[in-house]
Amino acid sequence: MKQTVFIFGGLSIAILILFQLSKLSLLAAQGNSDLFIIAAGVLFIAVGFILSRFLYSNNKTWQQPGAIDRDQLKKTNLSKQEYKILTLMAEGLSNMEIAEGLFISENTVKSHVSKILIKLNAKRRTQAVRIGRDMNII
Amino acid sequence: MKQTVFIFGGLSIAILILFQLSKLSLLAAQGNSDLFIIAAGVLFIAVGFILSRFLYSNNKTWQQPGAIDRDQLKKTNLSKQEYKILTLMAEGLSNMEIAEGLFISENTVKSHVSKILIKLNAKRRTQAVRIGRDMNII
DNA sequence: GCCAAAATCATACTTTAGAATGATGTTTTT
DNA sequence: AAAAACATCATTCTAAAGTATGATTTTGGC
Repeated sequence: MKQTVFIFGGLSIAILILFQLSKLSLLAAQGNSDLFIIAAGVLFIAVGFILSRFLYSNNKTWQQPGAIDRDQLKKTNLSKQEYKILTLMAEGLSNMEIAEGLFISENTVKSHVSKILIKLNAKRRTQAVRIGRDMNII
Repeated sequence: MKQTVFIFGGLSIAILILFQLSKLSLLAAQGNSDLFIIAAGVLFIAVGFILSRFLYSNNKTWQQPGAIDRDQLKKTNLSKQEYKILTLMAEGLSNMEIAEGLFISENTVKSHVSKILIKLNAKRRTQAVRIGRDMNII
C-alpha cells in the first residue's frame, strides 16, 4: 500500500520534470531539434511503459505470481511439516506417496492432512489446495 | 502470430507518424507550444503504454498468468463437459457437489472424471488439477 | 439422414481419503 | 521445570473417489 503511493508519487514527479525539460529545451536548442524530439519521445514512451507495468501487472495484491505470501502462511498456523505435506498434496501426490517421500507412515500423513483441512477450513484435500493457492501460500 | 506482426507494424507506423507530427508542429506553432508539448507527451506515453501491454502480457511466454491457453486445451482432447468438470474439480468440489451444480448424477460425474484422468495422464483428481494448472488450462 | 462423438446413467467393486480417538516421544515456549 | 505444541503412529469406521463394463440418448458434422 505504502509502496504504491511512493511509486505513483515518484512517477508523477518524473513526468512533471519531463515536461519542464521539454519546455526548456525548446528555448535552448535551435539547431539540433530533431535529435532532441526523438529523445523526448523515447523518454515519454518509457514513462508510459513503466506506468502501464505498475497499473496492470502489479496493482492488485502486490503479490507477484509464483511468490509465496509469508504473512498469509503464518495466519494459517500450519506447522512446518503440515505445510510441506500441503505442498506435496498440491503436486497431486497420494497419502502413500507423500509418506514414502517423507519417510513416515501413511497414518501419520493422514493425521497431518486432517489437521491441514481443519486449519484451512477445507472439506477435501482438493479444496485445501485451492485455498492454499488463493492465499498465495503455495 | 500473424496478429503480432500486424500489431507491431501498425505501432511502428504510428510512432513514425508521431515523430513527424512533432517536427511539423515545431515549425508551425510558435505561440501555443505549451499545449502542444503536453499533447505530444501524452501521446507518446500512450504509445509506451500500449507497447508494454503487448510486449509483456501477450508476447513473451505468450501466456499471461491467469489466462488459459487454448492451444494446450485442444491438445488434451477434453470435451466441453469434461473441461467444465475439470475446472470444478480445481475449485475443490466433490463429485456430488459437481453433480448438483450441473444437474447430472454423481455416476455421470465419475464417468467424466475417469475420462479426464485418462486424457490428462493423471492417477488422481488432485494430479489432474495440477497438470491442468501446469498446462495453463485452468 | 447417418454416423461418430459426446453425454447421460447404472451397477458392482476396489482403493483411497478422511474422521475420531488415543497413545507416546520430542521440541518449544513460558 | 511444566505446559503447550509438534510429530509420530495405530486402529476402527465411514465416506468419497476411482475402475470397469455396458447401455441409452443427444448432438454435431458431413
